[in-house]
Amino acid sequence: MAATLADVARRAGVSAATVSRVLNDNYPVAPATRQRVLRAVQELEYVINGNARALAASTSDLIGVLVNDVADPFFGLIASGVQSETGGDKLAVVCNTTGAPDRELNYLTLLQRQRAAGVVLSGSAIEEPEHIHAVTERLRRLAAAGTRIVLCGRPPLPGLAGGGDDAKVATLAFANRDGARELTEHLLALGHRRIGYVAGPADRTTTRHRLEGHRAALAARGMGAGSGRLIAHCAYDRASGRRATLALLDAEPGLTAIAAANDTMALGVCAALRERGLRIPDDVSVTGFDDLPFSADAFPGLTTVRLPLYQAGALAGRLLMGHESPPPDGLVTIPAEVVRRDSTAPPRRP
Amino acid sequence: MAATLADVARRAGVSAATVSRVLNDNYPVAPATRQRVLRAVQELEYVINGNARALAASTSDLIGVLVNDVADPFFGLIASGVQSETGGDKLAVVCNTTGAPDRELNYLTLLQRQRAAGVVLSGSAIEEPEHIHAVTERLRRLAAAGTRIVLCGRPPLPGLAGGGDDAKVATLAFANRDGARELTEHLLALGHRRIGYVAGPADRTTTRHRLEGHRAALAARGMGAGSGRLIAHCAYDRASGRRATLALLDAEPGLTAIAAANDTMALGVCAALRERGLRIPDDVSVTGFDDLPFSADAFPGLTTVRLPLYQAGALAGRLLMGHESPPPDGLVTIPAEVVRRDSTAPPRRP
DNA sequence: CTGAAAGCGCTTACAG
DNA sequence: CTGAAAGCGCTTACAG
Repeated sequence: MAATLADVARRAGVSAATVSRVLNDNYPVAPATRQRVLRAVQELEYVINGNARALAASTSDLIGVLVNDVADPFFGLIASGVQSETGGDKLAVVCNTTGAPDRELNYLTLLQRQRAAGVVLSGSAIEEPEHIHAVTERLRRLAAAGTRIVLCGRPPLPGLAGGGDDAKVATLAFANRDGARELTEHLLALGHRRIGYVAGPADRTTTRHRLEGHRAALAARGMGAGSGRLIAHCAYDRASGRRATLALLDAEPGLTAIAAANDTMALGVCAALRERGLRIPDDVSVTGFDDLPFSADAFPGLTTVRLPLYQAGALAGRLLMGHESPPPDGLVTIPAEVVRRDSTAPPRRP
Repeated sequence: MAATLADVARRAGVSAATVSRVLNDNYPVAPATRQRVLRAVQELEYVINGNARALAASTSDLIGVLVNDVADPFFGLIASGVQSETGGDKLAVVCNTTGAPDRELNYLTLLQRQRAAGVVLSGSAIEEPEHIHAVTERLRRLAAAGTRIVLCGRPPLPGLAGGGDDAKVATLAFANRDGARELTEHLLALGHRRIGYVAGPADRTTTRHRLEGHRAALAARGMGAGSGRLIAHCAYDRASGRRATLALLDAEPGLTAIAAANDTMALGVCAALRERGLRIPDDVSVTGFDDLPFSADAFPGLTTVRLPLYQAGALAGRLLMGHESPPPDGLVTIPAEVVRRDSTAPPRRP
């Protein structure tokens, strides 16, 4: 079996306490003694037992990162950012919830079991009162147990303390509403008046905020949000975006632009348009959201809204590690910026 | 502070042993007693301390997944597959090594500290004798401590036991060589004779195997691997693929096809060709490798080699959980399949 | 600068 | 079916 600290102590001819002090380097130890301990550690190939340490010291080396989909670069970038700031001595646990409420709760419980040092919940939150309540409760308990919490890309949870010197909860809210508004303003400025919108699932915060931004831009021009026929809700993936677009085109053949709620869906939008023999942007302009790496390589290059996902993740990491303090109210807004590429152009003359 | 098992026992009027038995459901307990315990757990919002449990039972809830880049869908798909099979009660720790040898070793140590139940090392391995030795040593120790190990997408490590009934190490090798050979055969069958190759970093197993496959196809036609000028080594990312292509075009203006060692680089190849005013596939054919989701949406759709990454990850997960046994020799080959899309066509007549 | 000892919160033979 | 007690492998006051 693996060597224990007691084995090391015996071999080095010192007490367990001394070995512990050398290992943690948190107390003066005579240089010669230290050398002997270090040699014994080498010889025995000793690796400290993290569980025993965590139990005795009531600390933890774990950081949890909840994501809706690890295979989606949106979350990969956030997770990568978190890990860039926590990598050295903490283990970042990336938990794949697939967006399912019960898996989200289950992971929070597992993380609480491990007494995680920190947890970041990333991406869209589910707007279902019962679930919000359950999540808030879990997070309250985690925070009470000393776990730092960062909400990254979702709105603050009312009822959870945020900010303050001993704040356990911080929120990094993405400027989804502003980004979406500016993007639709861009389409309007180009001259588009009949704009279809492929929205995400109706019960997610991100879906709602982006849609609100879109509507705000229309309203500012005195345009109604359009009849319901101009808006299609569906899952945040390519296949759904494609299907939604086909339906939209059937309902409203006169569309000159389609805005998708994220880049992945936008690829599906483009695919559907090509199937119908429509050229982008000559016949129909298309926009996405997020500016994921592949968007610059899509054809034509996708006009979208850039969100600094990696940087947001890194900030979340620093907050968790206590390397940076959240503002007094615990709320940071991550800015969004329109990126114009070749998928948008003025509509053709009728 | 959080309630402990002793608190629950006191409240339920039973011993700690009984509470433990109810919680783990591994021993008969009278129904009435069980109910009282469960109620006490509810009332105290008790969550078991995973560290204490792991220490006492010498078990672990952690599974480590080492990846070169979480934000790359190649690894995201593998990680996602692993989690699909381990999600319920195990926590999958996705560790981002950025391909750096020291980070790889550091994470292995952290996982050993936590006495991880299993570890999967995914993607390309570094072919540097000293590093291979160090990794083999770490894995040997992990295996000796009871940790199951799966190498996913890299070749077996000589010196590490694989297979057998109590096997701790299994290898899922990707058919990189065969896939690359078939892909180049496809280009040759189309009539291409001057084919550029954008390879990955020279010191990785995946790079070498794919390049060997490419060369084997050429050799079978009696063609030399071409002068060194037809091959460019660079990092596995888009920007590098673009730069390498520009260099290749300068050195060999007569190229009619360029094969990239992965899809991400292939996007860079396409970008470079467009910059030079060359059409795909009319002027130059392009191929990738991996068939990541975006490849079907690239323009033109990318001819590539499909690797069932998610399924490979899922298999790795089942192996780790002991839900499936590896073959006697511990080695599974994951097949690769050429996917023809629109980025390849016969070369134009000169 | 170092050690003996208690304690972290569980599990698990052992005994009944 | 249930409990008392030892033990898992560390850390940390406390004493010297």
